[in-house]
Amino acid sequence: MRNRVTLADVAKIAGVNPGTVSRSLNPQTENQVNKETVRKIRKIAKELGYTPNTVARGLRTRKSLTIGVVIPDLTNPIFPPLVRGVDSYLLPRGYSALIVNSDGNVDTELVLINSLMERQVDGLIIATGHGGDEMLKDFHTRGVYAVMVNRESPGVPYPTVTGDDGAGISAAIEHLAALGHTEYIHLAGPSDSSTSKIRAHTFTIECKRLGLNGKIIKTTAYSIEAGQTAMDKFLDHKPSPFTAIVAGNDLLALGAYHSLRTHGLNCPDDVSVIGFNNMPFTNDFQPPMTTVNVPHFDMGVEAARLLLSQFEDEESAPVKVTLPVSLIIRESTALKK
Amino acid sequence: MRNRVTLADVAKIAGVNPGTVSRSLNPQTENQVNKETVRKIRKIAKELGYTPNTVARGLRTRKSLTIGVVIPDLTNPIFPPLVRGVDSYLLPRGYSALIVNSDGNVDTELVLINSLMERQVDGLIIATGHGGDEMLKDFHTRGVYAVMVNRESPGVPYPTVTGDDGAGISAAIEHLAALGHTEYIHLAGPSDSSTSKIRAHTFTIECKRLGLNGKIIKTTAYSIEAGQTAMDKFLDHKPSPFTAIVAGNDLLALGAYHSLRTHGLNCPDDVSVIGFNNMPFTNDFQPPMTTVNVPHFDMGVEAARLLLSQFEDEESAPVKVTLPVSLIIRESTALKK
DNA sequence: TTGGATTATGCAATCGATTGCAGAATAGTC
DNA sequence: GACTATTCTGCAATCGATTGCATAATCCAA
Repeated sequence: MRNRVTLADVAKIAGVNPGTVSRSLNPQTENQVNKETVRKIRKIAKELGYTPNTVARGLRTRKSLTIGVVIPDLTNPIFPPLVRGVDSYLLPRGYSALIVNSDGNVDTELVLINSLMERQVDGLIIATGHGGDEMLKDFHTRGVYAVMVNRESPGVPYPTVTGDDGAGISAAIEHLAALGHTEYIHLAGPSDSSTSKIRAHTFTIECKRLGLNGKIIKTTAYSIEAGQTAMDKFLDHKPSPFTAIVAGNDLLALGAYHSLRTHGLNCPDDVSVIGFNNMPFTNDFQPPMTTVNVPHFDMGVEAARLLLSQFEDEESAPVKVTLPVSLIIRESTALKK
Repeated sequence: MRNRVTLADVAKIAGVNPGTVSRSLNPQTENQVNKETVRKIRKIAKELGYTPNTVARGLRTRKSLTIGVVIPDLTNPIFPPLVRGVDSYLLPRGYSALIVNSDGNVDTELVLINSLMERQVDGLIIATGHGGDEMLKDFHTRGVYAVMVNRESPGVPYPTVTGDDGAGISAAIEHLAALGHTEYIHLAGPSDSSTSKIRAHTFTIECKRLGLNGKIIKTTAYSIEAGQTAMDKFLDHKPSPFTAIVAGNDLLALGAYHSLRTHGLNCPDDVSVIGFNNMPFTNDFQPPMTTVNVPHFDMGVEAARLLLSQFEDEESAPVKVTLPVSLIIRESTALKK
């Protein structure tokens, strides 16, 4: 990282002022400079291997061309596609994404966001589902640009991108109902997450609407272990019979797989299970998992798009974008026996 | 991102020079300033909500406290743990990681690395397995700090962190041999990747050593599809019988699962399969996959550590760190019938 | 009390690029 | 040929923090 060529170096060789070099190299301003001069400077810059110093430029222009992306945990397989979606929109536009993992902790999230702001990110994409609404309102009044993904926060005046959680749960229940199931369990994600709330809420509504028996089991996290633990605890209590599980996400569904297995129950013969997200590998589980596909890549793209559009239209309304989801029927659901 | 408080703002309120504020706030230099003054300035800075501008600081100090991490594809499940390992070492030390995906394309990789350097990253962690050795030598002579992860490049004078590929393949073959298998297939990853070469090479050596029949099938990528396609093509050709597959990684092994299934072969009854990496969810496949565990998180940590250590000892030898791997025996391997 | 050391702070340059302003050079018009 | 308009380039300030150097202030010892 030593001996880098600077604008001044190019200027000296070309025998012109650094300002002229700057203008020549910037497509926006090159028309202010004589065509011949531009050609010469471009040539010299290339020969010298000049590359702009983004840091210095950012200081002057007050733009870092960097976006902070806040997610709970990169090892949750729904986030890599989302991040790549973000990237796919940002990169061609000269932006980079700085990714941080909050591990579901509101305090670390605040620390991380502050460090992102010290790094002068131009905006934030926030994909952590939990709390921190006050913090976000505060950011908004301070003029911080942001977009929320995969979370709803009614009070927060930022654009939001989500999958259609309600429609997903409805489709899941309708599918199970068509198979003849009447006794349902909803393995709900942690209740501080907005997606958990919506999914659980829709579950209740739909059960009522279709005249089904629905029971909600709460978990402590969106993880295999949390799903298994909650389900174990439930099954150990000799519950009233049920034949269908609608899980808050695929990891919880997978936890349910494990629990059912250790309790001698077969999926789908004894119990049908539906996941949520259609994360990678759900098709390779045993049995292949029926789940709700959520377009995480597209959500990332959309979030990035909404964020960058804020930079242009100063006063943009806090749009809500809901992307369509679809039920992927595989082999974890079957006719009620 | 507006109206940020600057050093000068704090200085004005405190009635001192910006330099004094800078020195007061930096633990390294605060002893140059009167204790009482430090206390006062610290207090005012806190009241005003001053946060340093990392960009400006980076311009002056020529350190961005940012590390570029180059991986093939974040959606390959081995990389999130690696990235988190990197992060876990960097974050407490004030560094951030800027992650880019090359998608296995050497040209995009070059473009991305250049953009990382324009952003003045202090160093690179490179986890892409393929080619580009000339580029890397060039970087080295230009004084770019870097560490290679998950790839061996004998000619490249950078520290390297890898799993013990050879030992992993040996353990896999010994396990299969102990189960009575004598006819082997190695589903090898793309041959421009260094890990592919080592794994394939060890496979050949070990087969010879143990008097086994080994055949290598090449694939075009480390993906489920590539594994399935290669295996399909092979099986369609009515090959000489075999009972064991050692796959180049878990994704290829999963591709083999699919192919075997569509060809009416059962794993493990007809064919035993071993993967490589022990990526997330391998335990939930059908059958649960026997595979070689590779400590990706630790590899990330180690890579970050080696990189930062270069910043201190100016002339560090290109260390090679090999982390131990272990065979995880599950249900995709069985006694030869 | 004086001189030398020490401490504390200010001054100003610097990092590398951008950009408003001004002035020089050239072109264009009547 | 004089005058305005246009084009081109240089100058210098600026972004925000850091840091070598200088100087003022204080201290201590003889």
